[in-house]
Amino acid sequence: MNEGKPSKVQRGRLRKPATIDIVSRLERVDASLSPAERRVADIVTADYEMATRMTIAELAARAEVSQPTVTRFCRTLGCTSFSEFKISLATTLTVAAVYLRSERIFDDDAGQLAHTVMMRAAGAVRECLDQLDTAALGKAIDALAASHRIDIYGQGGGSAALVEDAKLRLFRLGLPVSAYQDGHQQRMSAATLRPCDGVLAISNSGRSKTVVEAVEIARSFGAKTVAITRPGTPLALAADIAILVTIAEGTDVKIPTPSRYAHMAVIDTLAAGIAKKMGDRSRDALRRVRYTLARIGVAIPTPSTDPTPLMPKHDTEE
Amino acid sequence: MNEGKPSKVQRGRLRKPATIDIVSRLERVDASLSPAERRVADIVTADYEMATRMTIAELAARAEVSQPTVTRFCRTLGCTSFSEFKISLATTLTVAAVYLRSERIFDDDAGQLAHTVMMRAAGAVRECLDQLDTAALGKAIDALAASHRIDIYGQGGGSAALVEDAKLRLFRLGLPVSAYQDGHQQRMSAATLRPCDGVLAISNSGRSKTVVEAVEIARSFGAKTVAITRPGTPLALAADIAILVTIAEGTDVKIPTPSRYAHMAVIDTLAAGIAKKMGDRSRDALRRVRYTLARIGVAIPTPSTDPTPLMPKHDTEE
DNA sequence: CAATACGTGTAATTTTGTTTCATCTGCGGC
DNA sequence: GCCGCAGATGAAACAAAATTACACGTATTG
Repeated sequence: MNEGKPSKVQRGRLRKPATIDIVSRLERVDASLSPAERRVADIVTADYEMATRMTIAELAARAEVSQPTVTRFCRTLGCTSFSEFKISLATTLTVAAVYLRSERIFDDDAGQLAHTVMMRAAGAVRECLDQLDTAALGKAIDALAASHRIDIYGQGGGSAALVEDAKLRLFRLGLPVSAYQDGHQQRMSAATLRPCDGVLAISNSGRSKTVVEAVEIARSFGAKTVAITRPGTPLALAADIAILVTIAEGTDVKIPTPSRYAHMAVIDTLAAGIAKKMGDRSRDALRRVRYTLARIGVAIPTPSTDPTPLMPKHDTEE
Repeated sequence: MNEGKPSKVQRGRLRKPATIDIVSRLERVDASLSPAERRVADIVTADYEMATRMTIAELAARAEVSQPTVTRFCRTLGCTSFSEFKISLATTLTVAAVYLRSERIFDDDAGQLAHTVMMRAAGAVRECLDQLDTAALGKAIDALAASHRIDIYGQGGGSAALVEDAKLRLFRLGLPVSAYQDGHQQRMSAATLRPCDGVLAISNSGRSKTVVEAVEIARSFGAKTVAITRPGTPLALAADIAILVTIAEGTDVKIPTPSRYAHMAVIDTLAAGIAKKMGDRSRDALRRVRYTLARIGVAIPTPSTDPTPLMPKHDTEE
């Protein structure tokens, strides 16, 4: 890099790194790595901490590959240079340490199980974050925040709870929101939507026929449709705005799928984004919900100070 | 995990850096910095994120000092080299970001928001895992797996989705399970329980009066009661087996609370544990659920091979 | 069996960071 | 007021590190 003159305006680079979470990216591309790159990956995964302190020469020596291979490895991971890789790794590492380091070694069955289940849950959220299309997310927030009325569609057992949760999240902000898990109701409701309305469709498989149809109907009436689903699925194609999430499912049917955590995280993000967008309007709604609940005798624990100490505390908001 | 020649011993250096938190160290030595070093510090503090991406030349140019000055600056901070400084900065930066940024983030874009929300979600799960009492968990699994009938209690918006989810998880295993969010129904159902039955009560605050009462009633009739809640709460004291989870709530009401993720993770672990305990019995139930759904025309995507290709795929299990 | 694509290493080159040393500035003593 | 010392700073040489260019070998395909 040429140097000197302070007049020299800053270079085009220095952009934000493409990726936030190198570790999950590493896991994701693992299969497509060449043998030599895999060796590098092995050394890195063996001790992330140390990897951040190594020079390219050291890393290459340990992996018994050439230095260019290390550079290529970094490129494969989406970094433009080895140093960017190191920084990204250091960054991720500390975040990851928040869960990875919780290596309390469990020697009992329940502990092992908990470890597996929870790591997968945390991993799902991480993966989700890593692959998240923030542009789509932003558009979805805008669309839903601007909607006069919002319908939420989902089908099947796993979605039921999610749809319910999503409804509550938006409802709390004062948005007129309805949730439907029944196919007929979905289609009926979709047919009553207008261009100023919005739809949030949730389906991991993206193949729920009724949901896809309802989205198509809603769209034909001009409503803005947002979908949380896998890429390339009918639902992803049907919606105006698709927030794509791919979470690897485990092979053990006994362990509940972790994709729910990712979806919930997306929903929470949407809710937070909408709340931000709406500003005072949503704050007001939140306040009113609290007030009203307090009047009917259900006090809500508030993070800061509780303005409604009318009755002994019960919980309403968990 | 280490690779290649086992004989190859690692080099003596590559030590962990003594410092943990560069940022506070920077603040501490701030007074003793020379003018030129102060300028470097200013640039660094102005944008830590960017500082980690800059080369020594860029940083020097911005601070309008020479490159050696930057190196000296790093030494003053206790780092042996500029690169170590960058890594340390990246490390502390993220740690700080996870906690600091999570409180006041609303002046940023969707990506930031997602980062905050999802990191907190993943963090909640990890925190949960860290503090998990596996003995209690094991006992809960045993108790519920042995139950002839299971009631699930929860109250309030946030719990609704969780209770619903928990019901599904256990239901899928072939357990006779009912979920109640209504106080009266909870107490009524609790009064019909018998010693061979079980209760799963979910409440973050642990103060829901109806849930606590229902648990007490169930217990008086000899049913085994399991609670997922905070330590020291009425519910924790009322239940036979308390699975205690303490998740710090954020101060920003606009961000949905992350404790839900932790609770969901506990529920998933319970479900997985019960499934394992029940062995073939649950496998059989899972298989039957699938089969029946297939017969009525709702195919379920299976992780491995789908044994039910009767109809075009819709989703039921997400 | 040739042609091509791919993975990989070697060596040259460029970039980046560190050390050495000279200069400058301010300050106190003579 | 001048001298000289101590500390701060930068220029330039030097060393280290990373990237590019290129070539070679191996697998794969028409």
